[in-house]
Amino acid sequence: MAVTSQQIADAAGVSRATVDRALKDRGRVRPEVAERIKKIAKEMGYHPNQAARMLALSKQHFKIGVLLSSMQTPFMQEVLKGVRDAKEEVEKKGVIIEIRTTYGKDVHQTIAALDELKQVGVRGIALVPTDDEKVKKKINQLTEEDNISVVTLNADVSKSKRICFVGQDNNKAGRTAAGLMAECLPANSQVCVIGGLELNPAIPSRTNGFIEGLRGIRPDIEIVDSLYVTNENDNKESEKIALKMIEKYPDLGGVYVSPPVVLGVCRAMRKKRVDKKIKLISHDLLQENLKQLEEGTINFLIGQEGYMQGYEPIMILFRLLVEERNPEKEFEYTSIIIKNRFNI
Amino acid sequence: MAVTSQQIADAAGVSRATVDRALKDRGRVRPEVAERIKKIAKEMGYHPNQAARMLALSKQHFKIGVLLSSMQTPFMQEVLKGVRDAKEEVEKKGVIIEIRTTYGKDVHQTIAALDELKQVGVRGIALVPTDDEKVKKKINQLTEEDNISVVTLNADVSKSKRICFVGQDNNKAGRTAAGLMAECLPANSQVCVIGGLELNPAIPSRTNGFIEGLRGIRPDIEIVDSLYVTNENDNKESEKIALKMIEKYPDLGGVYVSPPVVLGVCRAMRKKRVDKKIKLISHDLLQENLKQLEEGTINFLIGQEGYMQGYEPIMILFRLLVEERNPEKEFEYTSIIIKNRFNI
DNA sequence: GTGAAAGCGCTAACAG
DNA sequence: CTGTTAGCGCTTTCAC
Repeated sequence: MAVTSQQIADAAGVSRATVDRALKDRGRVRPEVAERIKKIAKEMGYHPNQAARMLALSKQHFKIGVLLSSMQTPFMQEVLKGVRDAKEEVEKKGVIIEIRTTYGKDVHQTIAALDELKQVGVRGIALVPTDDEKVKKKINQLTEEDNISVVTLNADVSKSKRICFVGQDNNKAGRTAAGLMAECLPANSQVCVIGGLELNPAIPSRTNGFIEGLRGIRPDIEIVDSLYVTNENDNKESEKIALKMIEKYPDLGGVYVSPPVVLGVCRAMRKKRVDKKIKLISHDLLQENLKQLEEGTINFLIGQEGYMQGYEPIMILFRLLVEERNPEKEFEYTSIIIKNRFNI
Repeated sequence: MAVTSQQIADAAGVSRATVDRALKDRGRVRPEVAERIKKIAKEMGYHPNQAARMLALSKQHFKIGVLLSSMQTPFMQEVLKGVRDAKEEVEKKGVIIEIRTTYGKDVHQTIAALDELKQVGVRGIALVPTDDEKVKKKINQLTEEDNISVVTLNADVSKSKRICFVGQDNNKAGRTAAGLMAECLPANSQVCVIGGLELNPAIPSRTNGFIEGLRGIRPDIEIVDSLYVTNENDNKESEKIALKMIEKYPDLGGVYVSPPVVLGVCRAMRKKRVDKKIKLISHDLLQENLKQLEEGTINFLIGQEGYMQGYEPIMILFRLLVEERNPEKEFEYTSIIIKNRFNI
């Protein structure tokens, strides 16, 4: 049987209430007594029984808010799964999770949703932010004025007062792609980079990581072109661009493509019958992308753990608010997953 | 606020005790009443508060045993970390974890340890088994006679009555290695396979997966040789064998090596200055292996999630014994991790 | 078959 | 400053 607060109380010759106050530094205990209690608790290896704690605290109905954006994307659906599982897990312990979502990304909607979450009385918020000055201000205000802890997930807000960030190191993800490309290609190969518009700040970081990484380990490989697609959701356009690229660079060995436009590139490569010849590397483990991976048009996909990015922030806030345990790190980087056709 | 058993009781016009008996099928309730209670509970969306449940059950002191072997290996240390974290997590909820370890692998020690765990009164056991007839018998006996649930981890015992297995699909891991090799090599390359003694049943599965996978997607690649090292822990021997291999096959493009002997192969390749030319793929994310990966001698490492293999079995047993939730699948395959030098 | 009641370990409100 | 007390929601005797 684990040691209980009553045993500590008996050993110290005080009451359970005093033990509780001493251990939680809630004051109203003579300092020397508090010290003695802490010492005894440590010696006896006291750890409060979480079940009992949760039960006693259950009238306090903690609320945690979650704000997700770009819900139309399958990646966010994956994040949502993690959120739902975390919700189920903490709700059994009496914590309420309020989920808000927006279809796309919009600063005003984001701020309005944050205000609403504050209104319903959340003590912590996990959100997918836009890296915007107004959003940053709002986060700082929530943190400082309203005493609401904020965790960013998937994307970070630079220099804001959020307590921690859960997501991928995008530069490192790009470098990982470069490492794969480097293994695939023979000496003096040519490589192209195809990106979407840079609305998503993750993309340039990845692309930079890719280019830096490739230059670093394979200076013989020439990055012959960086192409941009103006409409990210238009695979027709990316297909056209890829077709031109294939014609222009008949000796092309590899292509690194931003996720939103990769399917058009796949189509172009199959049409030109170079899908088995040109190495294609991209990001995001979407169903459509995985299909291309299985068929061999895409050679490698780099993934991030969407599920974890939904699950972990809630648990971090739960531990912080309910168990009073601070997050271990400011940056909780999720691992960079490499998929080929076999380890799907 | 979540709905409580009292609310169900009120709605059904019975007492909490009756609700409990009805919902848990403990009998001693008129069937029609039980039906009504279940219906109401479902309608009202009743989920028992876990904290309260744990607290009420806390006198029952559940005990779960863990038996780990080959503790000298860094992989098992990783598994142990997962075990320790799970232990900490469930002990806060009043469950006691008994850990036993053996240095190497030995059937008699394993069985003795299982008996001891039974003696101390565990209700479930998670173990790293040897796939041996005696061990199988013992597992079946524990399951059927002693009503102790068994989960195998890392390695499975074929056709035993363990409730589930947590670990890697070794054949798939070998195929994944084949997929990587296939991307790395130009047409008509030569490949060698170097294995240790087949004491560890994981190795042949992986090797088979590798060979099958490679033949399937790259029939042009010739597997010129399969070499075996007689002493698995002797990197001198594997170095010698690798040196000979390099001389014998001057055009060798890739080598697939079993983990325990990979370091000797690395040394041989550096000595012969072919470490950047021959693609080397192996398994296990050990510190020494990762170093070779960073330096570029090893091109890819396939890893398995040791931490999860320690953590998950305990949680499965916890859910089964305490929360009465059966495991979701019989085979809980951990994911196959691909590492290059960048996503370490 | 059913209900009343005790109690799991902890926290917080209230008394001293 | 410190102790007493009343639950939190559930399970489990023990009476009826």
